[in-house]
Amino acid sequence: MVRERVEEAKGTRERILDVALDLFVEKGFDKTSLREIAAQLGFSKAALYYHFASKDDILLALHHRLHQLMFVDDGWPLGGQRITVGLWVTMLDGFIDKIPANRQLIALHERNRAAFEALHDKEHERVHGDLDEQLLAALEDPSIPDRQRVRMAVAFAGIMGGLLFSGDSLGGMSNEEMVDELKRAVHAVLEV
Amino acid sequence: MVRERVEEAKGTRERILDVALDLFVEKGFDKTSLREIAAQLGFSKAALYYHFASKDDILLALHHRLHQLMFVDDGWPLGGQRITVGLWVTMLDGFIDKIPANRQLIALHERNRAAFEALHDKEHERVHGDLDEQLLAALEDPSIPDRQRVRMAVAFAGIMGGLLFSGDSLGGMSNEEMVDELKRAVHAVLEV
DNA sequence: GTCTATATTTCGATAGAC
DNA sequence: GTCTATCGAAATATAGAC
Repeated sequence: MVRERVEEAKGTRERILDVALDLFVEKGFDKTSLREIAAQLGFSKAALYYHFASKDDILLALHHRLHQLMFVDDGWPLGGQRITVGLWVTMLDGFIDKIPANRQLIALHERNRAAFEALHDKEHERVHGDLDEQLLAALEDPSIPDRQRVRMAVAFAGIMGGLLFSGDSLGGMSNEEMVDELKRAVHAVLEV
Repeated sequence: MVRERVEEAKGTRERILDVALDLFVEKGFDKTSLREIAAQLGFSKAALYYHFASKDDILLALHHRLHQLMFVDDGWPLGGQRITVGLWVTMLDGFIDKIPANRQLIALHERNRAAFEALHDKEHERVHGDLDEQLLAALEDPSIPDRQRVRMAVAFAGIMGGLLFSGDSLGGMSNEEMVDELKRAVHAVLEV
């Protein structure tokens, strides 16, 4: 049936993305070759081009995963709504809940910022709003005092980047404790 | 005189590093070619090899700059001293003071984490202790409660990463205000 | 959908003159 | 210290068979 073929293709596509995600995090986007991705999947490099038009396209798809993670549900991207500190906290709390299941994706972004931005420059018509770009736009709202905007930036960067450190050294903590403490930290920064 | 030749060489070396720093931040380490660096300096690619043994060597020198920035003065790297939250705050406060004059260097690290780590893997004998590695070691001290270590990680990541956002959108703030507010945020996270 | 083989390009690095 | 010229390696991407 057509249905089966479609799902099989989709499955392979997702498998490629999973492998690419692991390698991009471990070695970095630029130092990971398509040959390596293909080898780990058990087929040849050329086969990747049946599923993705280019290497950038693979990163773009992973970008999309992260984008979905941040901007779906949770009331984002705030269709026209003006940002407030309260909304910011709500958004970050929602995001923190998703962290344990999506560490790799966040690590990808943290460790390959330059590659993501180059992608954005090149394919600006497809990447309509980069992650950082949308958050920056929210932080540019002049109706919020500068000092509060600094706090909002620190809070966001703290949970994104703090994860890289905590991943290895805090294995003793459960996900629930981690999530809970990240929220407390965010609330402390934003004085809620 | 020999003195003059030496200083001239040193000056060129530093100029190369300055240009490389700008390009590595803007385009990313991997997507910046030696040809571009040389072109911007007004001489040929091969000339770079008189001053640096390899492209990695240039990044290594910039790594050294960052290393100096973080671990000189300020009582680091804590020769054997056990880390405490109080010491952590002191260290971060000292670091925050240096931020305005060294934004590019921090941005380099934030935007090219993967490249830095690859460097570390390859030249482990020369990069005796990577930035993140030393900080991670401090955060692994089991005598500090897990929750407090999360806070310490968030505080550090917050000031490193928050800078990337604040750079563009908070041009209205003076460096003094920025430094002051970053310190307040750090203190809030660490409940000092 | 996956393969082999190859085209094309770009880059890091070296050799040797000046 | 800087140049021109070139090497060699690796990577992305394509062509065409199966």
